[in-house]
Amino acid sequence: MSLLKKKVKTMEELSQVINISRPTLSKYFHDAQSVREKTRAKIEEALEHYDYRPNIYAVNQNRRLTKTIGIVVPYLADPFFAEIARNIETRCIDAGFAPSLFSSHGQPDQEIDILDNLRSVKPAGVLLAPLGRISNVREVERFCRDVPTILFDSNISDLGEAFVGSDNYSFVSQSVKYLCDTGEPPCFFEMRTPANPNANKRREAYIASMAEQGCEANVIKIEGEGWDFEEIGYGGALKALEEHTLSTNTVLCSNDRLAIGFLAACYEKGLRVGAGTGCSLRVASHDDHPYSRFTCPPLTTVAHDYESVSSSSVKTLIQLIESGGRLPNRTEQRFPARLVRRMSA
Amino acid sequence: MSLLKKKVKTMEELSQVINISRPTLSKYFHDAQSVREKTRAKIEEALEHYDYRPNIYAVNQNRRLTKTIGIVVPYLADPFFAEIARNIETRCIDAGFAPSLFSSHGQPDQEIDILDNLRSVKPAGVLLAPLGRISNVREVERFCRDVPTILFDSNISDLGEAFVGSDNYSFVSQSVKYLCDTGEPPCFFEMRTPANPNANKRREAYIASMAEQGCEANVIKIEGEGWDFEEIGYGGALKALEEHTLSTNTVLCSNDRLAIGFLAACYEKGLRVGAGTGCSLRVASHDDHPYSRFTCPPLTTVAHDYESVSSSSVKTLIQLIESGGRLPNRTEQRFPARLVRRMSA
DNA sequence: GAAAAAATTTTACGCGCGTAAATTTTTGTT
DNA sequence: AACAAAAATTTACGCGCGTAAAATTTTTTC
Repeated sequence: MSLLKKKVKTMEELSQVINISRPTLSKYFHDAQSVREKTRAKIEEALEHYDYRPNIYAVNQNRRLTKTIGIVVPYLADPFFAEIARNIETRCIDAGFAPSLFSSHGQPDQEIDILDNLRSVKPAGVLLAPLGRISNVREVERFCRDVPTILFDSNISDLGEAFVGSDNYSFVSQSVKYLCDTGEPPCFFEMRTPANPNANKRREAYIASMAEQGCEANVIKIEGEGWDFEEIGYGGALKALEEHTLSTNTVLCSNDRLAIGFLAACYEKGLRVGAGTGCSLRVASHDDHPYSRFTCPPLTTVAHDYESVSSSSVKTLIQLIESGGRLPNRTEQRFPARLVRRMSA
Repeated sequence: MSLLKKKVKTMEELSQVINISRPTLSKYFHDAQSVREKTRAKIEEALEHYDYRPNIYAVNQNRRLTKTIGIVVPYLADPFFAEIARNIETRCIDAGFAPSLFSSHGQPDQEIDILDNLRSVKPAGVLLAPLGRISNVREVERFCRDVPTILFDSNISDLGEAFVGSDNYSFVSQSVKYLCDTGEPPCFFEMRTPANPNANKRREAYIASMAEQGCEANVIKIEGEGWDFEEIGYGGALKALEEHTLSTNTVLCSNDRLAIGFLAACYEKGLRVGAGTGCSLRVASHDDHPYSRFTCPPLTTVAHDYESVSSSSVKTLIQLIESGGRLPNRTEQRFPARLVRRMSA
């Protein structure tokens, strides 16, 4: 079918074979409803017989606004970000935009490189999940001044036109309460110097939640840099188990990837994890990572509201775009999380 | 520093403040070595004081060839593809290209949409890991005729100018030999209708390898569609364990993600997996998925030569680009794999 | 040191399309 | 049916840059 269509290179040519002016065609492609019905019929009939695609470079050179939306995540090899990126991508397409996905791969200079390239793409807007603590904040700020940007997942105060993410307090208060209600109060297992600002919020929420429960907080900080969280969690867990630094039989990990490493270490040490009899340790965590269902035992965790976060991110961005790139005031939206009970605690 | 630079919008303006002609500047940006040294010095000195970025849309409209490389993978939420995409991305950047990453999300129509969009981007070349069996082969073929494309990971015969991937026989012969040498010969655990063509190659290799070892082959086909391999593996394993359809104590999974599901089912059933005493089952697999180190027990698997596959993919594509989009004959490159012994077998 | 050759720069034109302003056609009113 | 108002179409121009061909400068040759 489409193989038989004659290729037409330019809008000019097409306008000639169809016997209307090129600008009318241009209008049609911009908004099919803006031309008279008879003209539209002629155009669409011609489109059946000719294979024509507007030159996006010529289009974008002249249009004030591109239809591109940049999506930047800190680490795409993390299935959590892959999943949320997929969700956001789909919503952008449905809204008539062309999403363009980038990963900083955990490196601040890569993040800036991406933003620099993005700048010359002149995107309608950008959804940015920044690296966090290690981000080059000055450069990111400079970018946000030039391009309508909305932060998601990780907040950096005052950067971007809005923030959309999850409510870390909601995560931790639920996990702490659940663990306290069903057994010993948990210690908190985290990296000493986490790149992600959510980690700090979660620690604070842990301390506050423990106080609410009338329990004493105990934070275990493990060493390690970078994004190999499983490896870091594994190493830290081995050390903690060998040195018996755990003050309780219940461990609450800052995030699921650390917990996955923790569980691997427990298995290696022959420790049975879970709430049942014969178990020596309970482990819980936060994020509802795509793999947390398949750990051994399956991980009790607190789930992001993926749908709400991605939906709201895209909605807010489109609103931002429609109001010309600036919002009256910077809003911060945080969605509550949901406890997912599995076998590990 | 850069905040003080005066913004210059067009090459024209820049050429005026620097007092040379615009085309000379154009030459400089295309190839800095192509202008006289004194001129170059003048330009680079000006670039210190003025903030100018060429308009990529104007550039790409006029250049015969874009510097964009399209990378298309079937499922980015699979860390295997995320990892190989990252590797390839980096190599493209190092080679002076601008990679653009897309995921088909397991859907054939999405794959075609991506290729359609890619077509109007006029990329210098495309690295495509197709969905496989479910791909719309006719449309993919049409794309390959228009755009210089190299297939990787999954081969579709005669499509694209070349194929780069892993040698499935190398994977399976090693795992089968190892398992036979160290215990009972394995049965083969796979999806009944896998989308990925590598799965078929692996089954054939399993049967051939078992024959070589003088053992009888036994293939267990489980139900399930889509890309939720862990879930499918988990469900299939539960069924197989409950119905006692396993003819041996050794299971070789087609890929690591199925194995992750299999291990979860074993844990749930209270079966201890491994080669040691007290273990009732050995499980091994293929791919060396990023998470296979952290399963319980850690997964014995066979590793892709990630580096070679991605390096060769990019090299072959650049060679293709430099020879003007066509290669004398379609080559197929397959890299051998490497056995990784862990605790599961 | 003058003429020829080579390297560099400039002139001139076009890429494919968006869009304001001018023109034409259609619609609505009396 | 005549005319004004509204809607659609066309004319005319420009976007920022690549590039062939022409003009200039620099280097080489004897």
